[in-house]
Amino acid sequence: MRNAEFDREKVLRSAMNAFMNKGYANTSMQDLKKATGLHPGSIYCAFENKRGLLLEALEQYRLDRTTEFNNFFSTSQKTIDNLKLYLDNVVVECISCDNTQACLMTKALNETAEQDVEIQKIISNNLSMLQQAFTEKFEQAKKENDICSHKDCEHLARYFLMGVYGLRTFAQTHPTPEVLEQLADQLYQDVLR
Amino acid sequence: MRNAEFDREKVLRSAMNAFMNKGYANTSMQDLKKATGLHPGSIYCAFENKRGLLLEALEQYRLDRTTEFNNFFSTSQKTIDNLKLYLDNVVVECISCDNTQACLMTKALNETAEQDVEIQKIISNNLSMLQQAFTEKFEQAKKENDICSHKDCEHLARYFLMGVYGLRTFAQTHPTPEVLEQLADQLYQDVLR
DNA sequence: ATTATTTTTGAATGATTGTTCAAATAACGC
DNA sequence: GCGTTATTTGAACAATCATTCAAAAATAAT
Repeated sequence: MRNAEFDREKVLRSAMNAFMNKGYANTSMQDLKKATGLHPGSIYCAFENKRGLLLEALEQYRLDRTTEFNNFFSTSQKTIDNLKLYLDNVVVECISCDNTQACLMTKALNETAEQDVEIQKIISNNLSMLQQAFTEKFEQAKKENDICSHKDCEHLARYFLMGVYGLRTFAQTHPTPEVLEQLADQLYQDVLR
Repeated sequence: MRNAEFDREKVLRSAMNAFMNKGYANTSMQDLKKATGLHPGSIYCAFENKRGLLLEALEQYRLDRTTEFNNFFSTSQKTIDNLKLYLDNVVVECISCDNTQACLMTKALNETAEQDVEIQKIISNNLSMLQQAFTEKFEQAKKENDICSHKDCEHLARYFLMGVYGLRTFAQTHPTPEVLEQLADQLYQDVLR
């Protein structure tokens, strides 16, 4: 027997960066070889094929984002303040020049929609889980009496996420940071109201 | 001399449909041949290359969307009601199974971002023009005393568009029509408030 | 009708694609 | 330390890609 030499998480993060930079279809195996340091054969041995690598990269992305999410809400601050911190961070990511400005989920969803139904379902499920996580945070914020709105928290979470999606797309037109901050601020206010 | 036999607009609309269905990178010349009915040589004679076809398809898409936009506001109704009609139509498009559920602009922007700066600029400009058109409509609606908000109309237009982008992305996770309508309704209310 | 110019056709091009494979290498269980 | 099993390597694979091209066809101008 023999174990793989490479660090699987590192490879997956390299792959997801490559996919985010060039898109799935436009990322060649040569690109992936350069990004991951793995020879083609190793990639096929470990992930079956290019699509398998995307699938596992998507799962790693979900795990990483979940960890990040939990970190945002692990502080002792009020839930509603952590929601604001999360949103502000989205803006910071959008402004940054690296590829955190994109979201692998929405990017892959946009690209493969209608083409690969299985991937579409996986991403939809992942985004649903994120939505559910936000729903719980909104419920908590409501218990803390920081939300005036009488709308149910599931709707608030959906609206919040819709705003985040929109913000990310809007950011790709390269507006000024101030404009993005202004949009995020209004989204925050509208959700709480 | 000799004029081209094909209807240029028809070809461009076929091409944009192909690009919307499969994405730019994943649409092969064979796909384009099948979609447009043009042989490879003709495409290169008329549009220089695949990228040139995308560029012109993007411009045709902009023209078509501008016409559609103007139709929405050509009725004698109040501007604010036409804005609602526009938004409702976005929802209808999102629900539909054809490819009007996607927007060629945002789809191509997502796919080619950071890869092709020129295309990115063209799309950004196109979306800016749409934003400007919405700004004017919001100014008109304000004159008609239908907008309580004291925020400037440029901001309202940006927020509105952000919502539309978000709605389109959210729709790709296949929520129920009711959820989409609910989101659109709140967006409409939040913009007016 | 003839010429000049352009488009159409579709096969051919070379490059690149994702994938496979056999040999070499390494490490675990015994 | 030996045998087994898995991974690594990188060249080779067929398929597909965007693009080119020369011949044929067609129009507009003369």
